[in-house]
Amino acid sequence: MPRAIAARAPLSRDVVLTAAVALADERGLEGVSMRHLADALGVVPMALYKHVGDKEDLLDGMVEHLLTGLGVGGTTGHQADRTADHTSKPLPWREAVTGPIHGVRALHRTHPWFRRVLETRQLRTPAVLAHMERLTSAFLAAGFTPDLTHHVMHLLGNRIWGFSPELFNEAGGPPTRRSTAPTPDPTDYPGILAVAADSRTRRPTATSCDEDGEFDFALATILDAAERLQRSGWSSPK
Amino acid sequence: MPRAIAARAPLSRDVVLTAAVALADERGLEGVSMRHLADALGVVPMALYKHVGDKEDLLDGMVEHLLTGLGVGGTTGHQADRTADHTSKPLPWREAVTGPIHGVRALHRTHPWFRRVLETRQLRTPAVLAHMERLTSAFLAAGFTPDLTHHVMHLLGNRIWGFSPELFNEAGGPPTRRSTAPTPDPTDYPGILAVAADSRTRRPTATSCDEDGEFDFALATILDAAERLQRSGWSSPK
DNA sequence: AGAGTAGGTGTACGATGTACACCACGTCAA
DNA sequence: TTGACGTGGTGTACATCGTACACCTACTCT
Repeated sequence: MPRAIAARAPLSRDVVLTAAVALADERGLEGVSMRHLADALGVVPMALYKHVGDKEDLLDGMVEHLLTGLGVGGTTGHQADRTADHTSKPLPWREAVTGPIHGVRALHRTHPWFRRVLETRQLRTPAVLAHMERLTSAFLAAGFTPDLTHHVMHLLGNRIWGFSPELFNEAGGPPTRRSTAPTPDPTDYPGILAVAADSRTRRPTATSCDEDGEFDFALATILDAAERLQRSGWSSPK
Repeated sequence: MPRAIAARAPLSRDVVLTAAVALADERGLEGVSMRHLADALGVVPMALYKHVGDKEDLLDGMVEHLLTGLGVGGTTGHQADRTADHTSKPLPWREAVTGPIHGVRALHRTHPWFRRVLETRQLRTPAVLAHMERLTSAFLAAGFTPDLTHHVMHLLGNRIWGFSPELFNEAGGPPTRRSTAPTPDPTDYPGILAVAADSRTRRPTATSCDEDGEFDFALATILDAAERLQRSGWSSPK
């Protein structure tokens, strides 16, 4: 019984979305049900439907909410760009590209659920398009042809979305699920073991990959490659 | 009432997983509920729990099922590798890398739901590790240091999983949802428009991006970059 | 004063995952 | 032959989910 706690301030789409993001942050994405969200707002579940169309629209809204919050200059304090081959100092267009990319990536650090929601969204919302526009126009302004720009956007792929898959260091807690899968035998994977061993000698104290470092390396390498294609006057075959 | 249709063959984990994959293929991922799956098998929902631990385990199993089916040589008929800069012919190690990658990518073409399931899985199952091992050992065998191999795996990122995000050409059907989002104004995105226009002149008949082409281009470019790093004796800083 | 609207309520329904108790059968030891 | 047991399918039951629908209140505008 959501007792109206002394004239609660009225809801709005923005209030709902903010609460939903907070709820997802502390309880995980599964914790975001219309009922829990309504509870958190001191309101009955159906009240939410006056502000969001349905749950899909709520999730859309959460994405939009975070991306919009990025806006101009949401990239402060992030690691500077650097080329991977250390042969030249960063050009200004690279900052124009890495800025928005690091901005979105920061969202992933703050909101671990963000990735999974993004994956299920139709992505042609204004905030998403604005993000793409920032990147696209940065390449065009740097002298990339539209053709090459197009290809480079594909090349950047999920880098645009600010994460590389957490394949290498899962939160490998104790298996709570009644999984039928056998625990794999490490000796079946000598290559992986060799890489892991090498990685351990290189960073003895670390318990997982240097995700930020790997991300920046990948981004820089890809941008280096893009730059090389541009300078060589690349255009698509046929 | 699932009438035992004249001594139905007994279930097994494999039968269940195969049916689940088929169900997902024709009804989409949302259509895969324990009840629907049981129906499709002519069985009561709870019967499934003798073969899969729970729904999470079912989804794990579906991924494992498909990846295992790839096994050795699941890569026939796919486009040959080619370098993006056309300066050298493909080396054998590149086929060893692109083979498994194209194999997984083929799964995405066949099973559109595969991507979304992958995103929600814990990825350290045997089939997943086997896939990674194939790639890792191919790099090591090609003379990449473990250090560089590690970084290149991160660099490949989702390319390992055989897709780049379908950001550019959604199945943009009529909006069935009661979305609150405003339809964006195209003129707000001149860069995107310029790229799209150029793309149209280049492939006038196409209604969407050449996804396979873009994927192959991105993969080749990344592998070119990796090769360059390897030849230059790259090792991680510090 | 009366109509309209924006926003919150209450009830109700169908779908989902799955716990739990049950039972039919085969195999095997006694 | 008997009886115990494990394997696999059944039936019922429950909590939780998204949300349709009818309602009620309070405020604004004519």
